[in-house]
Amino acid sequence: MPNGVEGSVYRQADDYDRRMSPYDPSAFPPFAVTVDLVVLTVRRHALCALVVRRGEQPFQGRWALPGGFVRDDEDLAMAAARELGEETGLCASDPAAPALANGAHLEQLATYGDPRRDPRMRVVSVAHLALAPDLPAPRAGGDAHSARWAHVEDLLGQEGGFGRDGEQPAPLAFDHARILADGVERARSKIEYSSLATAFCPAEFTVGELRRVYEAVWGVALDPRNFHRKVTGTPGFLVPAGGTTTRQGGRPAQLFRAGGATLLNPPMLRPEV
Amino acid sequence: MPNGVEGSVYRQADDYDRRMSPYDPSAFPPFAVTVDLVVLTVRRHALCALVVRRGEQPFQGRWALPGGFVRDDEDLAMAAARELGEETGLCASDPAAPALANGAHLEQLATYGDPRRDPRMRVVSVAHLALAPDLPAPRAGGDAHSARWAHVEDLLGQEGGFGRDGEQPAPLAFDHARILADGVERARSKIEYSSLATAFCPAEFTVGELRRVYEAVWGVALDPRNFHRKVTGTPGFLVPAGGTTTRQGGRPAQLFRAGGATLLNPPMLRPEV
DNA sequence: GCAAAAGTGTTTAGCTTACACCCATGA
DNA sequence: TCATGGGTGTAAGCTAAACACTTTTGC
Repeated sequence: MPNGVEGSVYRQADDYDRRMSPYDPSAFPPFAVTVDLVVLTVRRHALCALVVRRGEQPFQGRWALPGGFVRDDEDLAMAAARELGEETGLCASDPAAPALANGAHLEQLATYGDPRRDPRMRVVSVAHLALAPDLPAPRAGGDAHSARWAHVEDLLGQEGGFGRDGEQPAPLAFDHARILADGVERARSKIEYSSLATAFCPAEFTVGELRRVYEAVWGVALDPRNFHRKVTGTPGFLVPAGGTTTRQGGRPAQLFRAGGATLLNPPMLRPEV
Repeated sequence: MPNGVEGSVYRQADDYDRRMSPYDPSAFPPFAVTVDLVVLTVRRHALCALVVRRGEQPFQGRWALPGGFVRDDEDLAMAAARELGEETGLCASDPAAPALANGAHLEQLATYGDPRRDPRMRVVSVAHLALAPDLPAPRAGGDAHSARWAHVEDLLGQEGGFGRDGEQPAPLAFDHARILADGVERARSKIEYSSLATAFCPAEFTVGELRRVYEAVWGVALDPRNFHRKVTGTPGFLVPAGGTTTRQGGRPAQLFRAGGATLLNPPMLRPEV
């Protein structure tokens, strides 16, 4: 194959050669790399995200997504798992695997690197998406700090609902509204074809509880009969846990755990909006 | 809502406060940020990726994905579009939009930041995925440099086919095999539910040519009759371009352009392997 | 008993699949 | 004429949507 010879000069050598110096800080632009977290949960039939209040300029007093710098010796997934543990108490059993304790889920979302996204310096943020069951309160029992679960529709100022509880929410700091919107869209589309919705549920849950997760994330009403047939008819999706519960009222419902199947085929179809 | 008070101390202040200093290089670990490109095309019924030969240590002489440093004043998408233009001559009409000239496609793929992925220093690479029609040759007409289209199955050393043309390919440099595998999987899954496969085709193409793209990307054979009905029956997916061609032999085939519809619903089902 | 939620059965419509068959061109 | 790929028709089987209906609890 005529692909040039060993000693040829590469067009991109200008770029790659800079990588060659063992460590020459003047040879490349200095970046700070952070991880930001979109932590979603379902509380009382509403999709909520974890936000923290900023104590410093810029955007002082505004809500932001939790996050922090990537440390010198850690991988991006490790940094995200560490931040998640610090904020929620969810412990990462294996920082490399997507599964966390409590059946929670953590995955990389996207990276945001606009030169002006942080007015102070060049910051590239690797956003991650975490899905968690309904946790009692942000960092409950630990030291108090200004973190809360906020309704996603309030934070994004869309979908009709804003001004809940009489509070008119200010826009999120930095480009965090965009990041949150991307994370919500990722979650909404991914529960269509995967078993990810179970990450919003406790270890044992009923079919109705799982259906209410879908309804909260998608903001639609689903037919309980067809939903039941769909999820119980997909092999490996749900496995019976043995007991029943009446915590939702009505007739006792079977308890299930998430099965081993992670891909849902054929997918659960999201109704047209 | 009891969300703490204005002057409270935040648990993550330790992380966020460092962002507050206007520019203090000692306050955060120094990173280099690069973009690496997975550029895919379909040539002679095979999925191919663009690779360049490394001229320096480490991995000297090995093939790698094209890429380079993000400059101080450019966005991640701009950097990726610039690198793509330098490598292929595909000009980005709008660096922010995913669509490029020639109907090519560029999107962010994922970010790779293992502390030991580059032995010289801490490099975080924001990988991008580009899909392009069959280009004549890498940077043809420009200055010669060691770049080529390689069969994806050879680069990944899987799927049975290796040793093509008598050449036993060495593994890609760095973690680029992993990045390439992720990009290929993204492309394979995304053409299921989007019109992205048209990015592999020239501006005007026949239904059979589009089908051969699917067959090359998925590595399967599709029923020509059902495929034809599927793509021509989806409103907005294909629009007739007016003429016909016999460049594939046989009966003249209608020419189409990519329609405005970007989402394919219901999706094109990938056959079981 | 009544409300509420869990489940089951049934019908209809749409879609995929598999494959028989015809069409239009180049050699 | 024949090979080649383009394009249409059709019947079987699966799935989802819609909804009537029964079951089992708490109050």
